[in-house]
Amino acid sequence: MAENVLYYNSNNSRYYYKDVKFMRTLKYSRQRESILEFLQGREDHPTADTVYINIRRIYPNISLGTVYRNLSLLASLGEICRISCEDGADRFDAVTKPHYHVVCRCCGRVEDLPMKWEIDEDRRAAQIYQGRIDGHTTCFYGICAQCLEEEKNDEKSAENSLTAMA
Amino acid sequence: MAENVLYYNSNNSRYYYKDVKFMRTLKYSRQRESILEFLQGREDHPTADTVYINIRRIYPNISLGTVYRNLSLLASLGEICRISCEDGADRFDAVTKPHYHVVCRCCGRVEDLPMKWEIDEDRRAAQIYQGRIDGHTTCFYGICAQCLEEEKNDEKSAENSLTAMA
DNA sequence: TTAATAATAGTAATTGTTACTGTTTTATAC
DNA sequence: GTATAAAACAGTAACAATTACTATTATTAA
Repeated sequence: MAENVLYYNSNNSRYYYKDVKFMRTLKYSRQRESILEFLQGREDHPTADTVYINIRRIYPNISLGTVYRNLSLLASLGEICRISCEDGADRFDAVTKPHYHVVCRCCGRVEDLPMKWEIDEDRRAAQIYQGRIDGHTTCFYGICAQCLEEEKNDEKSAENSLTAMA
Repeated sequence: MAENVLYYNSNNSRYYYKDVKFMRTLKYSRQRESILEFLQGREDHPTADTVYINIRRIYPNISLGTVYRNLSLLASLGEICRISCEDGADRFDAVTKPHYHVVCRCCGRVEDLPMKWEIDEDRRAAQIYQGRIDGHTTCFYGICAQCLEEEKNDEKSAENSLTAMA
């Protein structure tokens, strides 16, 4: 399963030789580079739209299609990974080493959870699954610290207005 | 967090009293009942569209909106659960007790994995997370037995045609 | 039976994403 | 450098999954 081989050309701008499946040589693109760099500089996990809005500051007429195409390409190359949670849009993460995520049920924010990755799970699953297992994702759900805080404030102000009415 | 209280009325058709958040009493609906029953009789994890197509055999002019609305409602009541994986549509599962899923990267099928559920994960996560953790989902990815089989057959027939050409 | 309202069917609108088309960039061969 | 081939682009249209809207029907409690 040798998939995507990475080369550097003479200008040290990187390009890729894509796998047998599509039989094509990728060419460098400033937009793609910029998208990758943007993601690498982010701690959160932006959606395609957020990427779009931000890259437009550098390439004002980049199109949303280009953002989507490159995010998908980078993900299929393994340079970034795609996170699909239960809310709308997919999110993207430049940290490709497997790790845990926490999704806030309230605001939708996706945070990293710096917990030791349970490496054994795939092997455990493979033992009882007929097909082939090649990875897994684990997504925790809950309420983030900030939303908990706001919830508490809301309750307080509700109490206060009741008191005022009495 | 007492959320959704379940009652039975005099006709023994069930209805729900929904939580404080929306302040409304749910009424019985044959369509909703039927959707729930359909899901309970399925081993796989149908999409909204599959549910729609099947329920139409009982209620020929049920609308797709009704299916979506009730799937979301049932999920928020905890009667069913929603599975969002990296491919298109959400899937629904009447088995609400947490368990593992395997998604085939090839055909998109979602299977249950009868592996012992790691109950400790939430507690482990809660210890290092600032906010509140109330559950997690783990989704394995791979190639299902059937797709592996087809892949093998394809390779064989490719070899044969090469031999024939020589 | 009536009144109140939840739920419905049917349809339109929205959202996230992909596909298409003519033009521009990039890499390579001369 | 110039020419050629093909990848990538911008802009736009199409698509699929889902949600919102509206007038009508079904369900419940009084």
